[in-house]
Amino acid sequence: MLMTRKGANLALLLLGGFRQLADAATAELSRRGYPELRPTQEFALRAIAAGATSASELGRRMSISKQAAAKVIALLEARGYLARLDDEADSRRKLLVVTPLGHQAMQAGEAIFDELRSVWAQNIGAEALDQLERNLALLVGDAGVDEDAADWSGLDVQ
Amino acid sequence: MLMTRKGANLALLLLGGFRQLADAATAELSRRGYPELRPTQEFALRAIAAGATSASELGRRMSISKQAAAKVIALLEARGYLARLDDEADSRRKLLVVTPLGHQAMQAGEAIFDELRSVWAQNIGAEALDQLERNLALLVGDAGVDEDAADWSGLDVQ
DNA sequence: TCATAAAGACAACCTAGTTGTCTATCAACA
DNA sequence: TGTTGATAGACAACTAGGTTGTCTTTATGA
Repeated sequence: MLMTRKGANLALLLLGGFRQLADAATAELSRRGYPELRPTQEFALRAIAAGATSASELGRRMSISKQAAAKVIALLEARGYLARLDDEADSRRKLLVVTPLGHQAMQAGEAIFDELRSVWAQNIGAEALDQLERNLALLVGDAGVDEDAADWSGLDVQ
Repeated sequence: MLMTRKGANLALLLLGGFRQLADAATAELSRRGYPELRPTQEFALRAIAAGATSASELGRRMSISKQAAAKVIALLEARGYLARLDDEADSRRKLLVVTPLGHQAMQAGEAIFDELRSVWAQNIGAEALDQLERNLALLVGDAGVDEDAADWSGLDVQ
């Protein structure tokens, strides 16, 4: 076996990179007073704040089923980051509203990820990191934009 | 909100990249006759073939608990990719052996990931992809090498 | 030989998804 | 004005992939 430069290795590097950032962010969120908030949940919160104000819409924007979205919403509501109000315009819907605590958590999460990114920039150089992001955006972003999410700042996962 | 070049976006790009490769690989593995094999399981198979011949050892190499490793092993065994033999040298251990079907699946998985990687190379250029990998390896690989896994070709996730 | 460490089995639980079924509601159209 | 079809969300059951904790069996080293 040659074991040089394999495709599987690329996949593992990407996963490893995400896990490293996500784990560090989880730990730091916990340290800053948000112990039960994982990055995925924080991303969902961000999507809701950006306009995904119903479970079905959140599911569409995150490319997950509405049932999966409902579970994230239930968690976020239980932890006080989110409120579900009755939508007077459409009584089927529950209107999702980010609480003040939720906004604080989002700010903390944003700051943490920015800090983690700047550590990476120090490690490999700002330009190299910019380039890495640009190339990844070309590879991932283009393939995964679904029309409804186009105004959501490229934060859609798939 | 400025929404330029945020740290969270970097994390999502990495996750998105992995998911894209993993989803494509899962679909292609299914198309080639291995419908119940996910990339994570294939990576575990690869680790076992590379010498992680017990559940505890697999757990150490993949940086997961031995119980989690045992679950992956149970799945792989149930699908016929793996056999668990009695280790005559140590009767506590079950010796993990990749079956012929397992080896076929690994070969298919390797080919698929290599093909996916070459599609990416076509999209952004071979040099750009090499550089992306080198930089990611610097960021991720160095932080995550645990001594026992050092001889395992950098395939460790964490 | 005996204390300790390690391997694995088993159970209970969590997160993050899935599909399927069901009810309530809205919206559009004959 | 109704009826019909799409949508929102609740609920259940399931899967994958993890966790911690407890337990028994077996090695191993002082």
